[in-house]
Amino acid sequence: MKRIPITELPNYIGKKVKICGWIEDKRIVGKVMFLTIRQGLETIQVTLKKTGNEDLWRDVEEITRQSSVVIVGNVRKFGNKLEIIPESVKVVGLSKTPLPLDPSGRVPALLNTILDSRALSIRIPHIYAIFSIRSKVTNLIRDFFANTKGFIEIHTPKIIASGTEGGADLFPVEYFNRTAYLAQSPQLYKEQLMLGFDGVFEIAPYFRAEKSHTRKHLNEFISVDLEISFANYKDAMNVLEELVNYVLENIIETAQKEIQILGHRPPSPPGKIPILTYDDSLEILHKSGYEFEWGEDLDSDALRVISKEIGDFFFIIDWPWRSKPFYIKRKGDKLTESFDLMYREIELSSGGTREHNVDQLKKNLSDKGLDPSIFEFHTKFYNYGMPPHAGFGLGLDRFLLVITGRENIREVVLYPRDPERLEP
RNA sequence: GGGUCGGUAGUAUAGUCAGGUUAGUAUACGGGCCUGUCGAGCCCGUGACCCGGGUUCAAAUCCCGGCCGACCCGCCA
Repeated sequence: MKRIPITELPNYIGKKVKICGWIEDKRIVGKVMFLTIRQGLETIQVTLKKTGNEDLWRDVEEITRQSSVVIVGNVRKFGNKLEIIPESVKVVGLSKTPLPLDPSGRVPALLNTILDSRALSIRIPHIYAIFSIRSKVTNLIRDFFANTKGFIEIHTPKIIASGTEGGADLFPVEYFNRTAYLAQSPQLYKEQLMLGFDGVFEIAPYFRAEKSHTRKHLNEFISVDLEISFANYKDAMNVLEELVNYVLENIIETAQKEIQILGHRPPSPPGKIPILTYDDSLEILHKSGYEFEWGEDLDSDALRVISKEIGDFFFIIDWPWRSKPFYIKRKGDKLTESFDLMYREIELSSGGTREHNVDQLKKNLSDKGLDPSIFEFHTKFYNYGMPPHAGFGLGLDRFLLVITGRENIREVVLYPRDPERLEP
């Protein structure tokens, strides 16, 4: 007999069906027993009367909550709701008690408790909803890049010989008789590929060995990377702006149920995202009574002040050269063709025009105190007709933090890695 | 890396400042009543002070150390 999803039961009224799920609740009212069977975000009530079903009653009475069951029975309407009158209830996985958290979500669990029992936590509806939204957002991003834009999806190595910007912040790994590192970004690879691909994107994990203790940093995170050729940072910003709008416009439609269960509406599509320069932001800070030395990075407080003035989403462009990596194209002496996409004080993305002139690129390396000869493996490809190019990296987990309105980035990551947590 | 606050039944919490009777509540779990519940209801029951040391007649409560957690700053995605 074919298994019927709960969502399709309205098509089976008066018919016999097989359904699968977990017993969320069991209520006995005199000689009638009600089971709530959950499948993801869907539930259906199973109603069993004792009279005439004594054997089945006795069996079902012994099944613990949260056990997985396969039920065969007839679908009928009771009032304006559907229910199933069971013929058989088969336990396929009995649940022990007590559980390490309450899967019905009535008694809240602390984040740490949730993470310790992550696999069980996905039965909590709002947590299920978060990861369903995450899946849908990932699909929208891929759909936008691949189908709307025609970019090439790439996969670059996560085990690499050396760092993007020197050797700091990397996790070393044993690689046969050598030391290799976990990739902190696909930066150099995606740029090299501008030698032939018009536009590339990658959605992949990266690793940074920084002992950050915040609610927006992880040691393993998913980055959405883009690189486009014959382009500058304004082109990359346009793609990013389109992407953000595309995802936010569509997720409201495709994840209605999840959003309702979460009880948080994602931010409205921002349309045209305001752009201010680094200098503009210092001006805003100055007017608000914050003094910032030119060249300093903007801290969280400063970004909150700017966001209050400008709005939730905003770009800050033309950052000082001293705060950006060697591969960024310089703009005059002190500035760069760079941008950050902010949502309030959270940095969602950063990107810019890349330096494609090989001589200037080597100068940049020296400027940053790096040895150009060590980067020969990379710069040599810039000798074969490297076009101007630009791109960005977007933090998928941070984007989801914003979309779902959760407080801690660990809530939107199934198995987060931070300096303390390596398990599960 | 630096800082602040915290750790009480399976889970989530009250009590800690001002040490003192049986450590309270919700939920879960076990038992009982109930033939349409739907966060079912009512009654009964089981179940906890992170670890080690100290102060004291007396420590969940005060002090020290350890372990663990949440948050803030820095770093960035």
